[in-house]
Amino acid sequence: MAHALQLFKPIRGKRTFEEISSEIKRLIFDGVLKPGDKLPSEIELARMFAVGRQSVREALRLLELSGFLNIRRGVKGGPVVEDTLFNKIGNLFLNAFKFKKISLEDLTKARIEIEKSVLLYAIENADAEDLKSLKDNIRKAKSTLRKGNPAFEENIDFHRLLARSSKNHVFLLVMESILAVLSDFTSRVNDVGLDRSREVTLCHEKILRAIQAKDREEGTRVLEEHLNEVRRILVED
Amino acid sequence: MAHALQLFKPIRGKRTFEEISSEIKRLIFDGVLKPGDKLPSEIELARMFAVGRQSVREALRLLELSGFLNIRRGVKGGPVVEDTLFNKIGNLFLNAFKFKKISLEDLTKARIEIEKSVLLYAIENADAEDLKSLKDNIRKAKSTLRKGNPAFEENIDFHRLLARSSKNHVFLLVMESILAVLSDFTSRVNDVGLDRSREVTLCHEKILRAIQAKDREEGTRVLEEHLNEVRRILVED
DNA sequence: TCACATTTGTCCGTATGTATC
DNA sequence: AGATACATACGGACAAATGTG
Repeated sequence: MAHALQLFKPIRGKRTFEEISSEIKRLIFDGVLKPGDKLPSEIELARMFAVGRQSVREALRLLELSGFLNIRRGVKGGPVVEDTLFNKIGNLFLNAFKFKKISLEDLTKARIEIEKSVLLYAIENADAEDLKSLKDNIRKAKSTLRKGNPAFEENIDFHRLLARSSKNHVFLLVMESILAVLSDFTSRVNDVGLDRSREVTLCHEKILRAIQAKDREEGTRVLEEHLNEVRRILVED
Repeated sequence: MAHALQLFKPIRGKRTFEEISSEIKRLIFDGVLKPGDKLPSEIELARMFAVGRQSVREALRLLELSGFLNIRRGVKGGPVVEDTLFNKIGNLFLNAFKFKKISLEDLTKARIEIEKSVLLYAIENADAEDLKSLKDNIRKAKSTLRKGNPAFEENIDFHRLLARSSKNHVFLLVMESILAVLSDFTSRVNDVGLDRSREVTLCHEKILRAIQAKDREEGTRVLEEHLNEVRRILVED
């Protein structure tokens, strides 16, 4: 019987701004509005929906935070359809972490398991372009290191590229969320770490070689060792 | 050099409602405000922050959508700190799916890999209470089936309980997101499916037995078979 | 460089809906 | 049933930002 409940109308009537938000979202889902498209100004939207400007603004807030559009101020500004969904999900994930809903222990453990799967998919599906991106990443990291700076951004980006190589958007999304937390970490503890960044980069290089050689065993071994090392570093701080 | 950028102030001055939102969020992170606590009314908040009510309202919109509080209307109503983070992340994940950012193919493939890890952790960490919940779930599903109804809700809930048994909140969160999509699916195609729900319930029973016996091989085998079956069913529709 | 137009950002006053006592 | 306290919503006004000529 429970599943039949879905047939009835929602008991609690939606608020005005929620209806406006849903309506605009529907247009985006249906492809009527596409990334890059500019929406009418708040005043015009209010006229079109026959509501006050406040309701329109609150609807836009929801869509903005959900990752469907950006809002620019000034002339030629206004709401623009823009896809930042993965980014926003990463933000919420980071919130959950800060809210103590997720421990560093849980994060790193789950990461090891998930990233092993990602690696296997990457070995299977990475194309020439992916390999080039990964190689470029390592080259840039080494260049940064030679200048005497830790290559934190490049190190994090390596895992993003790895997820992209898996050709699976769920993996990419989960990885994006995990990296949002790690970025937050490294952005705060940014002294010391040159040596560690160097070690990390070397590990990444080994992983890349395993992908090129399609060596699952070696790849998994190095990755697991690498992530356990990262885990130890993080827990120390 | 890139990492040093984080030291500077944000270039773009935050908007008023964003600052208010951050401030309240900070109080929640720091534990000053806890779930169940009631915040002052909009009017009072506006007075306290020395801003207009509209700014407060938009700040509350952000916090509401982010899963930090609920807002109740009427006397004795107002903003109440309430943790619905996982729920909201699931919603955004569902959005990403509807927005065609994620294919059913990607979802089911990733799910198989992730849930295999979840199962191994569950076998390791499930306590007596978890086993009881899982058993109850299957009993309830069977009861529903005997009444001639498909046990969709119970079937989905089984996987939630499985993730809970893993004792890892990241797994739980990822599972919650995946199930949000599946719930949306089954809520729309709710005719036919009694036989399938019966098969699914039997599979769940086998998985539970494998957990009780701590049999990793058998558990992984049944789970993989089960999820592949689910995948076939979903892709058919 | 400067003035102008457009659009978001913000505040205020007021009215209505809604839930609790 | 009526009073109360709150969110919800409308309209008008001005400030701030920003692209354009």
